[in-house]
Amino acid sequence: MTATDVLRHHNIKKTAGRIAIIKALQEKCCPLSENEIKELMLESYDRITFYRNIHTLSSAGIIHKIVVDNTLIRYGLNCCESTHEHNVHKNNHAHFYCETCHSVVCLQEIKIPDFSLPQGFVSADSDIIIKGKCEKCNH
Amino acid sequence: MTATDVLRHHNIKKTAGRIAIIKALQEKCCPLSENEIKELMLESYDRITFYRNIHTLSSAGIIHKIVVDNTLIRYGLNCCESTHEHNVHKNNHAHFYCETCHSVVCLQEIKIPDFSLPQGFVSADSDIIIKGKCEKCNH
DNA sequence: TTACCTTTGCAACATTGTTTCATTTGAATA
DNA sequence: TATTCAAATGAAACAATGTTGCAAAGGTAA
Repeated sequence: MTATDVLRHHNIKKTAGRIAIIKALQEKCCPLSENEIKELMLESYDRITFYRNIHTLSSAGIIHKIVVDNTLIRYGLNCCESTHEHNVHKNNHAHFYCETCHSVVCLQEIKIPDFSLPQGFVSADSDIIIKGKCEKCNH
Repeated sequence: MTATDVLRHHNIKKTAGRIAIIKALQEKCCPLSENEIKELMLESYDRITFYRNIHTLSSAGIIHKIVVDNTLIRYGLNCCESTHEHNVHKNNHAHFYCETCHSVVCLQEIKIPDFSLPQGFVSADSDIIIKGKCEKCNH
């Protein structure tokens, strides 16, 4: 699916900045940081617009934000397990952060379970971050 | 265990700033933000020293940092399941963030499992953040 | 009490994120 | 295709968060 199609399917206006972000994430196939996206966006990068578009794309369910640490954020394309128009992707898998090469990988096969919470608590969303060494760095 | 004892047991110098942080966290019994700790520390608060002491206490295993979101950090006292001198507390439980009252609760009963990672991956540490409504806010 | 190493607090800086507002642009309509 | 209007952009300015270097102060062991 092209970047244009992605936006159209979600009823979001097609603008240069949004196309550039989606293309950047499609080009690499793993979650990227703001700086990594910025470098792929070249001239069309503007910080303020970037943040606003990240919010827009994120709340539309096109991308998801991965907070490894407060100074270490990545954005990942939602891999469209569902290509349905109104099916907002729920971030349902764990993420792996390699402390050596600093890459982030979506672990699609590790689903976020329904935790059994104490009486009275209700869960809306969960995040699992696993940190360690990835296959490439684990010599 | 008094704040002084905690530091002595970990072989960390007893200073006003460190005592104040530990006392603040002991006073309330849930994880607090920098601002919440700051208010309990009163005159002994200094931003730079605070960050340095948070690092020191954190790497000693006296406290743990909970990153709910990149702009939403909490620090929790490690509840000394182990009071052994050199037994560095490993952050082994999930955390709950209430999106209504913004409190964070340690879910001691939800242990972080050993996830079965793809071939070649090795895990060193994991974080689980569950977001939703806590008992008090869930009318 | 001395002595030494650690910690502190200040200044200055770097990064990250938000708000306001005038201008531009996308896309639906005529 | 031209018109129209709400939505998006980009600049300035600000706010919050986090770090580094360095001289002064403080903790602890002898």
